[in-house]
Amino acid sequence: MPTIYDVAERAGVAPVTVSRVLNNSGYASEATRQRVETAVAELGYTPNRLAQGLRSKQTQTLGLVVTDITNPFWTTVARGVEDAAHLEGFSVVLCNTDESESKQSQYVDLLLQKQVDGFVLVPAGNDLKALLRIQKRGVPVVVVDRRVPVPADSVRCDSETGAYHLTQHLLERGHRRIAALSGSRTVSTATDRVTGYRRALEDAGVPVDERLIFHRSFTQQAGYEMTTAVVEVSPRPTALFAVNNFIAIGAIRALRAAGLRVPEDMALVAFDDLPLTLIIEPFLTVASQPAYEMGQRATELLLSRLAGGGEENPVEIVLPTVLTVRSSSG
Amino acid sequence: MPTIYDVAERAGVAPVTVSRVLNNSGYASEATRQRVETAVAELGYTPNRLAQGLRSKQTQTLGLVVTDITNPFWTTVARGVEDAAHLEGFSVVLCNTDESESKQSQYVDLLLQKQVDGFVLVPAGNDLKALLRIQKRGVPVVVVDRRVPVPADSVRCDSETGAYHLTQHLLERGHRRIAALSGSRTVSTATDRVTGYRRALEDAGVPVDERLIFHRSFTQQAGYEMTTAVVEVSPRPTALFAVNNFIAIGAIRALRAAGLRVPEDMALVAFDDLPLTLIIEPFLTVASQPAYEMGQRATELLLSRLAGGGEENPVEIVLPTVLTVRSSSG
DNA sequence: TTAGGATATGGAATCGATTTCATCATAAAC
DNA sequence: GTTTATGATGAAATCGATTCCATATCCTAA
Repeated sequence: MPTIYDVAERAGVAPVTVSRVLNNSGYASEATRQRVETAVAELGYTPNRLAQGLRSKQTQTLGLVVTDITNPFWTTVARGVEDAAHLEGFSVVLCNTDESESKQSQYVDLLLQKQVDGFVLVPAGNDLKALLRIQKRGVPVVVVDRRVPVPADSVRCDSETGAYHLTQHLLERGHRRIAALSGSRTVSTATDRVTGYRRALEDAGVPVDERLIFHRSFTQQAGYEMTTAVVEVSPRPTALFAVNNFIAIGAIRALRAAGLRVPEDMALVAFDDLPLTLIIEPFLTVASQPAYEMGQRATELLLSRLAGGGEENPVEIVLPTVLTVRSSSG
Repeated sequence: MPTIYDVAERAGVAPVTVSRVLNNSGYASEATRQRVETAVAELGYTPNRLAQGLRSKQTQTLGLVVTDITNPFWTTVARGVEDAAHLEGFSVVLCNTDESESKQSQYVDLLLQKQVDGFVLVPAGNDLKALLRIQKRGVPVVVVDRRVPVPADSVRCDSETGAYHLTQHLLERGHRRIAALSGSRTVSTATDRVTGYRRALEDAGVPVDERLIFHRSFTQQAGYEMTTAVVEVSPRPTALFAVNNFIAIGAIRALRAAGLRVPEDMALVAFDDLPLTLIIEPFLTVASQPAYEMGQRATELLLSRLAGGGEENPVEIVLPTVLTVRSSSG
């Protein structure tokens, strides 16, 4: 593999000149520029990014840590990150924690060792250690999707309001007994959405039945289990609020298994849409988050920090959700 | 950020000794070992992987290049790669080409510059240049999912036989006019599956109607378009064979739009299952590929090459598909 | 005419690890 | 009682780039 020295020798210049030509930094006459470029082409030279990064202390690489790469929501966020990063010449290393704190810890350490220039992080569970370690190292980080109790740049959606609207929508359709199927209590999106749900009920003067509020995890499996439990509650609720797409899918399957129709026997609303590429016929009433934009905005914020711009104080970007009414809510 | 020199100083030893302790290479007395470890802990030292990689010429990193990360099939392959790599202490950098040759070229170059130790590659389109560039650099690479006309380690499924079985299944149900909805002619999986389809028809003595064979791309959109076209063919076919999951989804949507029921008005079989986390009620008859295992096997093969093992000749691993009969085929 | 700036280029140090080679005990072998 | 492994450690070179500092033109403004 040819190095910058080989190119230099062939072009009859010093390595530093090759560097200057390739990076378009400093001066170089048209003649040397030419000679260097032909030498590069003839040798098939490619710079070694490890050496570059070691010396320049910049890797042009961002770390992206998400909690569930099998969920299209996160895939879409990742594309937003990827595209925004690409525009500025950055590449992205994607890591998946499966909501596990130990995996998160491992990956963050690895990315730190790889000297990524910044992080887009979805904090797993309620573990702040990884986030704090990044911040302590002085590496810029933008938190996505979730609130954290420490100062940090962040991009998320207004979960509470989105949940409020979904619940309100069900109330308007006459539902009074609405169950909430949520994720782990340690995740802010799970609790915020339940808070919005509660507030909507209270504002409507409908008493909150704690037996109808479930906390499990953001998975299809959990959705199935919670729904299996919910249909046993007496009197049975007439509507379900699933706080994410996977929980909703699990809920539908459980309802089918129980012989209940949506929405005739049980209305259903959910957070997070599913992409049209995966869905045959959209019928879920949802509060959808602008996943792509979330990734994009987070990355832009991160890159602006890397460019040294921005104020001192953490920036919090809160995007609105969009309510899409379909047949599942009756 | 503390370096190995800082640790060495604090522990009262030479940097090389710290390296030896940390990598468990060479000798080190229990006493120094102890001192180094406490120094590491006190300083919160983490090795710089760029420096390590630069010097040792090994990054413990694999490049994974896939064609469509929004397709759960590839997500699953990626998990297989990730897990297998992780077991051996390797990390994975995932890149998505969207079947674009220029993106593939860019990413492969980038990964080469980042000095990845090896590649798991799904060649985009019919562009071999990227693959050849990797091989020319002497970097081990395993091709996944597709056949290529150059010697290379590879892992894929027996597309032709899978397609044969699916078509045969439709024939057994009495269908005689079966359309094939395929991807790009430049991709071996697209053509192999059509070959299997043809062979099944011929073996059954059913004439092949070229108007019923479509080549577009592996997307939901293409599936929709091809199906819209297919229902106009006269006499209309009674069954469809979609060569991947996304085409199948597009087909179902197009059939609904045309007011046709599955399977009553049109039977449907497809390649590639969709994960249960995304599907409410599985009803597609499919030939499914062991996606996770494909990623895993490819990675194991790659890692064995990295370890210097294996014979000289390229290894080709061809896995069988599994036929799962559900309601969509009648 | 000369000081000073823009242009053009190179030498040497540096980034933070590992590798190679060398040194020196200490214990085992003849 | 010398020779020879084995254990333990370090000095210096090295990986392949960039950064910093120095040098030398050439041109222009004072």
